[in-house]
Amino acid sequence: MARSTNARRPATLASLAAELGVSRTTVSNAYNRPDQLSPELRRRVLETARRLGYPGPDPVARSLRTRKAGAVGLLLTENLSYAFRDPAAVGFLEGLALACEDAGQGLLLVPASPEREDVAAVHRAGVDGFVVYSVPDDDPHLAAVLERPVPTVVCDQPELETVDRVGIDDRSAITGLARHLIELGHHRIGVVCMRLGRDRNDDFVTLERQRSAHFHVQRTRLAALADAFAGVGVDWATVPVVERFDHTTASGESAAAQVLDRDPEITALICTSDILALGALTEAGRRGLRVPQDLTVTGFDGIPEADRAGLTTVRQPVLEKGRAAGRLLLDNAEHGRPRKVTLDTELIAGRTSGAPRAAAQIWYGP
Amino acid sequence: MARSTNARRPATLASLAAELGVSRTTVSNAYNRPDQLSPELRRRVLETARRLGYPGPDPVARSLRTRKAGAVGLLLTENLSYAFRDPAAVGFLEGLALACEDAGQGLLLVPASPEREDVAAVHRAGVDGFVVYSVPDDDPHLAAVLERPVPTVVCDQPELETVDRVGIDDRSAITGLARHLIELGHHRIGVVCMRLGRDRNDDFVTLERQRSAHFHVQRTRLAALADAFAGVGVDWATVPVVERFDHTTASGESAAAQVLDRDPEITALICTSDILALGALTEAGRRGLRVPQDLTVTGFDGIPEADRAGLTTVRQPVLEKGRAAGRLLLDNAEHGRPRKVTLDTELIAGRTSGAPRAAAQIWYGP
DNA sequence: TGTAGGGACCGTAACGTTTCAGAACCAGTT
DNA sequence: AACTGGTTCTGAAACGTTACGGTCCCTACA
Repeated sequence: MARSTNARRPATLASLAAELGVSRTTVSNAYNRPDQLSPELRRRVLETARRLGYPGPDPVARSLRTRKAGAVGLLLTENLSYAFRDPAAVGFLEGLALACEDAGQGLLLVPASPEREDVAAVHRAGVDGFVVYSVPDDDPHLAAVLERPVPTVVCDQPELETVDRVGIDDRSAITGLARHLIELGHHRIGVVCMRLGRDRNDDFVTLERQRSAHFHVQRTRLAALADAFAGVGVDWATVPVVERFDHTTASGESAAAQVLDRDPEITALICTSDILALGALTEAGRRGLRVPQDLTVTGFDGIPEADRAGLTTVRQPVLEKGRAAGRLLLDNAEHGRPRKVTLDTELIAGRTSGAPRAAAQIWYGP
Repeated sequence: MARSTNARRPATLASLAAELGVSRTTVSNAYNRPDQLSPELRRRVLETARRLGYPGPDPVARSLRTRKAGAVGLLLTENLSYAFRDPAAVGFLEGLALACEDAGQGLLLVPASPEREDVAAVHRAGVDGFVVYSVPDDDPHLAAVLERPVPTVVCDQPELETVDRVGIDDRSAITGLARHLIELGHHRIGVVCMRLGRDRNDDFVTLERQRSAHFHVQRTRLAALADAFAGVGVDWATVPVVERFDHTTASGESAAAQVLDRDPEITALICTSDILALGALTEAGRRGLRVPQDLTVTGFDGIPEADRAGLTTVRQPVLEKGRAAGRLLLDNAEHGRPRKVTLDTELIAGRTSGAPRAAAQIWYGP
């Protein structure tokens, strides 16, 4: 008797059942399987619930019992703001969120801060699976995810043995771009790339660092560029490659400046993202360089801003990438373990690429 | 004996303890309170865990016991894509995500699809609190959130009795904008606003619909505009107000066209968001209207694109709004129930507002 | 009148963890 | 020899739910 009145503790399924004089199962059924009990009793259960302030079955307890969390975890790159500032990342997020919504699943952004090596957040995440987007391959959070016994899809990541993967063919995509520039006659080039590891190196990149880059996408693109230009006789070791930790247009500006200071004779500046390329365009303008007459600038991603600027770039279907990742994860099909989805890319020859200026072309002489 | 070998069931804290011949508590402590057991035993526990493939304490079971989910739920407007296409919404999201990350909390996007009246998703969300961003005040999802016994913060929402609120002073913000236009001499105006309810009405808006709009922000802004212009003798009933369900620049274009078709004599077009205003600028250009000589166009939000376009608008600190919402929710302070945070806004007088063309000004004649 | 069938409800056993109050032990102090 | 204080570990009780395999009773049909 002290029980019912004294009950300042929040109502529970059991207390409701006790109050009603029915079993817990019946109360549970009132919420989850209305067809399992008479409408009249159900009405009484729901009404009593309202009266006692019972808010319905506890989601966590339900998850424990059913072994379903109803959510997908998203682990993304170290800097959270990056993800929301880069239109390509936002597009990915949108696609993933749409796929989750279609499946009625939540999307949990896992707080994987870079400073705090807080792998615990990965352990704490109550999710049925993970999507890992563009993290360095030596990230401890990634390792923690792989230890969790849930399905995982990685994006823009090297192939892992145990998990599904979605991405593009970075090598062929950027090779197409390189070929475009080579056909235009460029052979003296510079490169601006995103960060290659978890350490900050806002400077030139050694060949060794290029080779051992921990961001798969950047590593692949640089290697493919090196191969492509080596194929036409360019000594890659002489090509200035500059790295930027922060992924902003300001970084693109300063990186372009650094490359142009090192070698003012370059005729083309290849950037591994549109954001960086847009910054490079600004820097070119600041120096009075006409694009593309004096300098060709290219990007990568195909974000709307790039389109508006007429940037020569490689378009990748970012939204589709997110959606594919979500679908892959949520597809209950008995999948023959590691599935791969590779999406198509498209070379966009914009207004920022053209033949190199005459002086440089002479090199190829008559 | 059949037990240990036959155990194809995944390892659990209990099975680990049994294997080691220690209590569950000790295994638990090995993970959560390393100081509570000898280093040697801890090492043995962890090693055995690895050997048995025990992935560490189950997050859901832990949540059930500790009554902490370690995540915040975000309920946002009906169309998910909207949230990722509108820079203002993305900014909010970024701020919120940052606040969550600071607190080591996850951020769960609740799949509240508009079609499916799937309130169940709200019930299923294992979170310690909710942030509700810009949903109509009659949204069933909002009602479901309010029934959950967890703290909640609403954004851009009318004040609710039981929950915290963060937002701006929409009335005074847009009144400042109206005053700016009035001072310039505008009295014949048109308005383009975002959707006012859950139903689609891509058309003119009756006074009644304006009054009963379910989106608090839009309702407030329209009412404030009406008051401001009524104050200088404008009969608000004659002011064309056009609504658009989709929040895109294309909507802005067509809405502007609709207003200008109805009344080509207007000298100013007030849009309740920058996205709509940017579309309106496009439409104005298409009609050969010079801005601001022939037509003044204003927006709201202060997104980067608006800045680039020199749009006259009201800047609101979207990132701060998200961050404030997160902080409010995660602040464990014993808060005297409903707390309010109202952020400052700033009128940005850009290049898209100016004095009305001569013909219209005559109305004020000497 | 016996019985098959089905609707309505129930009891018990998990689900895997953390928490709390102690027990056991050991070394050092009085 | 009794006490103190600390470290290390334990046992049992939650946390709130759903799954499983029933039981019971009522109706309809042969």
